[in-house]
Amino acid sequence: MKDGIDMASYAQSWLGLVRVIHQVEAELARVMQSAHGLGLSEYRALAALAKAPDSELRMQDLATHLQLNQSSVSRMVERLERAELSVRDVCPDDKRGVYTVLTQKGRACLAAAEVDYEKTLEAAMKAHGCQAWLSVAMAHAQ
Amino acid sequence: MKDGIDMASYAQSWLGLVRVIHQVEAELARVMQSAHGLGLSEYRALAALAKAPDSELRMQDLATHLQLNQSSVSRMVERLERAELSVRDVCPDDKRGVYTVLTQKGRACLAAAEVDYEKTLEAAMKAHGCQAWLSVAMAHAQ
DNA sequence: CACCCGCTTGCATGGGCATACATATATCAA
DNA sequence: TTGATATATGTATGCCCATGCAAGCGGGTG
Repeated sequence: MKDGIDMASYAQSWLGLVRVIHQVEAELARVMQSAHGLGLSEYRALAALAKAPDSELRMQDLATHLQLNQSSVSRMVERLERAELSVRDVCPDDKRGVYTVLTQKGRACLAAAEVDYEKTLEAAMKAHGCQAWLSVAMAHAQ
Repeated sequence: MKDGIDMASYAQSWLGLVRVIHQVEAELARVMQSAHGLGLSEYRALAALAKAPDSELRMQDLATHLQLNQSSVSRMVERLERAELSVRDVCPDDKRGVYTVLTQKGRACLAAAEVDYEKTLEAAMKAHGCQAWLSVAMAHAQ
C-alpha cells in the first residue's frame, strides 16, 4: 500500500468495489432465479460439478469452492436433489463422505443456464464499467 | 471486451473476484461483530450517518447507500435503535419521511469501530493480494 | 376524491453457528 | 495382535438472523 493513501479513502474505494460487485451479483441472481429457478450458489455448484471428474464432488469441496458454510452446502444440495439436478452418493472408501453427483437433468439445466449467465454477466459488467477489475482478476489467476 | 477472451474465462475471473471480495467482507463482518457487536451494514450505516449533515438520513437514502431493500433498512435501523446508536425522528416538512439520527453513543461506537475496520480491511486485502483492484476502484471513483 | 410515495410488516428464503451423529484414526493395555 | 478408548473428520439438523418481496398503512398532492 502506498504511503500517500489515507485509510478513509482506502475504505471508501473498497465500498465502491463492493457495491459494484453486489449489483452485478444481484442482477445475475435475479436472472438465474427467474429464468431457470436457480439460486446463484446452486448454479455455481452445478458448474463446479460439471467440471469435476465424474461430475461429482464431496460436500466439503463444494463448500470450499462456493465459499459457503458446510451446513449451507448440505441444504443447498438438498435443494438440488429436490429439483433432481443431482443425487447423493456414498463415498465407498470413506463412509463418512458423501458425493453429490450431477444428473442428466442437472447437466441439461446447467447448459441452459450457462448462456444466460454469461450474457448477463457481460452485460452487467459493461453497464457498471468493471472490465478493468476483471482484467486484474485474470492476471491474478494467472 | 476483447474478442480474444472467451466467455468461460470471463466467468471464471469474475468468480475469482467475487470470492476474494467475499472473503474480505466476511473477515470484516467477523471482526465488527465480535469486537463491537455491529453487523457490516450497521457499521456502514453509522459511517454514512456520521458523514451526513446533522448526522441524519432518511430511510431511502440509507437504502441507496447500503444497497439494501427499504424494508431491510427499516429493520436495521430498528436494531440500531435497540442498541441506542440512533433514534428515529420525523421529517418536519414531509411527515411520511423518517430521519435516522446518530446519537452520541452511536458516534462513540463508530469511532471505536472505525479503527478496527480500517486495520482489518488493510490486513485482509494485503492477505488476499487485492490492492490492485483497489487502485482500479479509486480510479473508478475518480 | 383518487393517486402516489415513504415507511412498516408478514412471510419466505438462504446463510451461519452450535451441535449431534456416524465413521475413521490413533493410542494404549494386555 | 486384539480390543478399548479417545480424538478427529464429514455431514446433517435445530435455531436464529439478515435480507427481499409483496401487501398494508398513512401522509402528501392533484
